[in-house]
Order: sequence, then structure tokens, then C-alpha cells
Amino acid sequence: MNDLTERQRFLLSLVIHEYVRSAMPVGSKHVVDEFNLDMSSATVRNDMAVLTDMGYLRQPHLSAGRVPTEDGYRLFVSNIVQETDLPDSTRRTISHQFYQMRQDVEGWTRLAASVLAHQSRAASLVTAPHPEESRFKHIELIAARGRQVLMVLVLMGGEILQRFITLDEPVTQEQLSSAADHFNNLYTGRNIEDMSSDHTPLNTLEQDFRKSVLDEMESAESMISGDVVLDGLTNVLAEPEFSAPGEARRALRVLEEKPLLNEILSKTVLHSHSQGGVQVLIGGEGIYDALSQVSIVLARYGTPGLATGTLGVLGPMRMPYGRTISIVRFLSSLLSDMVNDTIVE
Amino acid sequence: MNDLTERQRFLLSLVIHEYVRSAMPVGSKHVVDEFNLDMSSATVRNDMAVLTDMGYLRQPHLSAGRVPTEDGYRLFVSNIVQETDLPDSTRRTISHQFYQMRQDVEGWTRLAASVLAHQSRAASLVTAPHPEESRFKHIELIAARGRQVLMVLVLMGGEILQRFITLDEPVTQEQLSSAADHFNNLYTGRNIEDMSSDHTPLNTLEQDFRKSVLDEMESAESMISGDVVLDGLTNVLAEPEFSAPGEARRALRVLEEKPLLNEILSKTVLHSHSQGGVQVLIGGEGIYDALSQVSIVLARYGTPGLATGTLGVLGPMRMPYGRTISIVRFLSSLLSDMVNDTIVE
DNA sequence: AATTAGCACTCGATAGCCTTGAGTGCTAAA
DNA sequence: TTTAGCACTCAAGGCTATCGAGTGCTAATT
Repeated sequence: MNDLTERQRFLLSLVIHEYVRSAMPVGSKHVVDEFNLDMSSATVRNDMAVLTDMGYLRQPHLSAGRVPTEDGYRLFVSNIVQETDLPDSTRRTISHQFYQMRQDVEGWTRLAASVLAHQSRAASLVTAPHPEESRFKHIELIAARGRQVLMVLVLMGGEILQRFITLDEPVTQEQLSSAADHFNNLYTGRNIEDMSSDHTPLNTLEQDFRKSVLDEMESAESMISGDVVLDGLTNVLAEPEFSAPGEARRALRVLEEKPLLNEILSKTVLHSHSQGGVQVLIGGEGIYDALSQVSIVLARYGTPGLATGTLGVLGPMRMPYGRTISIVRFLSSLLSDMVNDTIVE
Repeated sequence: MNDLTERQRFLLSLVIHEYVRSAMPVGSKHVVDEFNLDMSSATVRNDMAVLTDMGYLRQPHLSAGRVPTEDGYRLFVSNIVQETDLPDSTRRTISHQFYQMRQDVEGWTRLAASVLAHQSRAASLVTAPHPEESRFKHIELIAARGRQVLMVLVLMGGEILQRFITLDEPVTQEQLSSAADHFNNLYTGRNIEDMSSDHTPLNTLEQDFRKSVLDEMESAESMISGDVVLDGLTNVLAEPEFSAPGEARRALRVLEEKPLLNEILSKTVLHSHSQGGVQVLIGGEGIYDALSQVSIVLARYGTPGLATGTLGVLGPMRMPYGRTISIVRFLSSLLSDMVNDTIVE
């Protein structure tokens, strides 16, 4: 496939491996020596010339070794790379950490981000699980100071929304509790549409709250992902490609600019090269300038239709893809299990 | 004070201003020209020699200009600097942003971090408001899948804790609701001690939950601060002192390593140089190696005894202290007002 | 036909050397 | 006490020479 001989693809993978390891252009002789190849450097040279012509390799300077191009990485990831499985002991350790966290939903995302960052030695991002459809589970109304009320809204799936509401006139906790009870009896299990079309008579206070509840549920539904938890940003700073002034900044900025990040998280599902559920976005793909030096390995987790989230890793394009993909896949399935085991329905 | 003449202190402040601006060693002639001083460079030179002898300035190389030392910055911050107030228009814009966020408690900390980062052009950190004492306000028990129960615990002050609990046997939502009601009647407004010494008879299920509630409240109380929200990490990467390989990493790592960060947040209240409520930690103060290149400007906000949080800025030691202190102070008072206006009690 | 040895060539990186100039400390005059 | 004057220091920048890893091409070898 792709007009490449088996040997050329093999050599491409060797060059990528070596470049990932050393971060320096890889020469023909170097490859032969390093991997004890049973051919001469001239042979390698010829094939490398072909790979360069085809756009998979590139020479930084005319007299230096070869470096993989974006296309080279892409070919490698989609056709050549094989995942390097995590050692069993590591898998067990991680599973155990999550088991101990099973009680603390908020802790999951933080733990996932932390584990991803450590294992991949890159920056990680994890969004909390988020239901695709907002369905009412439970409401609690709590009197705060003055005419303020704290509304705590629990959705099917376990998501908790909280919001302050300022009323026109003060009310008692009893009135609030009664309104909450009323809602809980009326709406539990129903989605926005259901609730909108319901015309059970409500008193003025309740009508106010009903509007707030619907508002909140709608904004929850339209949100693609909840908070993004980041970790390991400093890992990226250790990479040599980001020692040039401004490069590190450009790369990490992607993670701090929420609009851009959200766009990438939502679009990437379509645009990128998939590896059985794990998405790999290599170097901006000509679309995102800010990503020109980095790659992102992403996966969704959870149960489609119910609650899903996204998790992934951002690192230099010069990244150990086999290993990273394997880590992301493992954590994705682990988190899916967590979500499924404890989902509120 | 401090054996320094008025002029020497004045010159120190000029050198710091100029160094903060240019990031380059400041020479005697440069100071005279830049600020149109009515004295000769030789005079400045003499005073700068004195300041150097006293340890407030330093020469990177024997033939270059002067750079402030940690002690120099400290003297400057504690005796010389005057705050540069934010323009009224900026203050109003910020106040308005917070006003629009008034309903969304979780949004406060994020907004505060974002504003801090933008205004100070450095990295910012904000912890959510956290009550010093855990007092029970409300509990909600929600059946999840299998024998799992989602416990939602609201504390006085508005903090919401959520946790999954696995029971030995399945129970109905009715049983859960009844237990929750019981707790709400029994414990509202009471603290841990109160609750521990209460011996109202409870059924087995309720005893289990009571233990979980107390556990959770205790761990909330012992937590010094909630989640730390970070923003603007990439701002720091633009600073020239962090272009040296590894320096940026060392500086930002402080923010990613939670144990270290927590230690600093808690200890700093005592150890550092205060500016009327705003704490300034300059260059690790010989204690924290990781901070040797950076300064942190911190303030607590909220109401002591009720709920408090911490917010601040981390930037290069070469930082516009007057401006930064003023920003931190402004946001601290703004957040304090927010907390006081909407506190749940 | 594919592989390999041989070779001339390219060009970034490193080292050495020189010049430049901003900044210094000191001394003597104002 | 301040300032003018001056000799001195030393990093930074420019120039040149050398080095060597790596290349592409051609001709010989398998």
C-alpha cells in the first residue's frame, strides 16, 4: 500500500523511533549502526531519498540527517505503529488507585489527568463525564443570606449544578422545601422537552424556579464538555523543541484558551486519524496554527447516549505514539467502567 | 531607616523600575539619562556601589550594570513601593464581570483566576472559598446503580461535597429520602463536635450514613484549601528569565505540585512580608529552592471564621510589584464581598 | 536488477581571535 | 559632597578556519 516497499516502511519506523528518542536528525549510517541492520548505509540512503521525495521525511539542512514530517508521522500512526502495552504491574497500580477513588466522583478526573501526565510524560487533559441529554433527578433549594437562594440541581448521570438565585421577596426555608418536594415528585426522570410541555399548575415562586431549572438544564446540555482538568503542563517544557523562545508558550496556550480547546475537542472526532477509538491529531493538520508543533492523542470515554467525557494527552509531535495511544486507551476504558458502575439513573 | 539615604532608596527604586521594564542590567549613566536626573552618573555610581555593598544590588559581571537582589526587592516592597491603582474603568469592568457571575459560585474562582492572569500578565492561582469549620446544612441521598448511593452534602457556607457510598444491601429511594430527612431535621446548623456527641437513636442504615457524613465533614475541615484553580501559566513563559532551559519548568512546577503548593499557601501567611493584607513572597526566601527565580503575591479573601480562600499571582521576581499588589488587593476585596453577600447560613 | 563501495561536496556547528562599547572604580579637581 | 576624567574589565558580536556528519551520484559487485 501507499507505493512503499516493506523495507521503506520499516526504515521510516526506525527513523521515527530514533528521532523520538534522540530529538536529533537521523542519518543513514546512524540507523545502520544503531539497529545493526544487515544492509549498507547506501541502501538506507536510497530508501531515505525515496521517503523524502514522497514527503514522509525532511532534511532540516541539506547536509544533515532526516526528520519525520507531519505526513510521515501520520503514515506511521495509521499504518505502521504498534501499541506498546503497559506492563501488567502498572495497569494494576493504576486500577487500584482508581478503585480507592471510587467514592469521589470529582477525584476521578483529577486522578485521570495526573496518571495520564505521569505515564505519558506530556500534558494531559480530562473533561468530567457529562450527560448528552439533561434529565432532572433531584432539586434542593437552600436559603442563603437575604433574598438569595442556593439551588442545587442533580441530573441523571450524577452531574451536580449549583446556582444562586435572587428572589424579589424573602421566603422561608419551609416554602423552599415545599417547592423542591413538588418538583422532585413532578419532574424526576424527565428531560427538558418533557418538562417544558408539562402544565401542572405552579405557584409564583415555583414558576420562577422552574424557569431557572430549565435554564440551567439547557445550558448544561449545550455545554460540550464540563470543566477541563489539566495536568503535567510542565512535562512539555522539558522537550527540546520547546526551548526556542515562544514555542513552549504557543504550544501550551492551546490548553489555556478554552474556546480553541473546545473547538478542537469537538471537531477532532471527525477530522483526525483514528486508532480504534483513540484519535490522533498530528501537528494541527494544516488547520490549527497553534498546534503546528504538537500532537494530541484523544479518546472519548463513558457511554454514548448517557454520559461521556474526553481525555487525552498533548505533547510534542515527536512523541512515542505507540506508548501514548496505549495509555490513553487504557485510561479511557478504565474511566468508562467507573462511569458505568456508578451512574445515577 | 536601614542606614540608607533618601537618595539611595530613590535610586534603588529607579533601578528596580528600569530593570523590571527592560530585563537588562541597569548602568549608572542609563539611569541618569532615562529619568533626566539632576546629578551626574558618578554620583549615581557611588550610591549604587553602596547599595551593592549592602546587598541590595548585584553585578552579573564585573563590567556590567546592576540588577536588584532578593534583598533589594524585599526592601523595595516593604518600604518603598507605592501601589499603582487600577484605572477606574478597569475596576468597573471587572466588578461588572463578577456581577454577571454572581449566580454561579463555581464560576467565581475561575473568573478571578482569569482576571488576575490577564491583569498581572503572570500566572494566577485561586482557591475556592472554604469554611474553617464544617457545619452541616443539608444532605441528599440519591440511589445510583446497584448498591451505590450518591451522597450530596451541603455545608454552611455553601460548600457542596459529593461522594459515592456502597452499601451492603440494596435500599429504596424512599428509605434514603427518609434517612436524609431525619438528618436534615436533626443536624442542620451543627458542627462536627455537636454531631459526634449527639446520641439520638438511628437505624443501621442511618448509622452508616452518619459515619460517612462525619468522615466527609472532617476531611473537608482538615483541608486547608479546596481545589486550586490556575490560569495564565503561559504568561510566565514569555518572560526572558525563563528562556533558559529548565527554568520555566522549575518555576511552573511549583503550581503543579500540590503538596508543595499547599505548604506554601499555608506557611506563607506567617513567613512573608506583608503589605496590608497582601503577602509578598520574594524568591523562595532561602527556604524554597523551587521558588528561587519567582515571586508570589498572595492574599486571603472572605471572612475569617466563616469562609475564606486564597488568591494570588506567581511571576518572575522581576515583577511590577506596585501594580501586582494593587490588583491582588482589589480582587481579594471583590471576592470577599461576593462571599459575604451570598453566604449560606 | 538490486546492493554496495567510493568519493566529492555541502554546510551547520564549534573554536579561536579581534573589536567594540557599556559600565566600573578610583583619583583629583570643583 | 559632587563631578569630571581616565584606565580598566569583560560580555557580546563579528570574522574566519576547521571539522565532520551526512548527502547524492557513479561505478563496481552480487
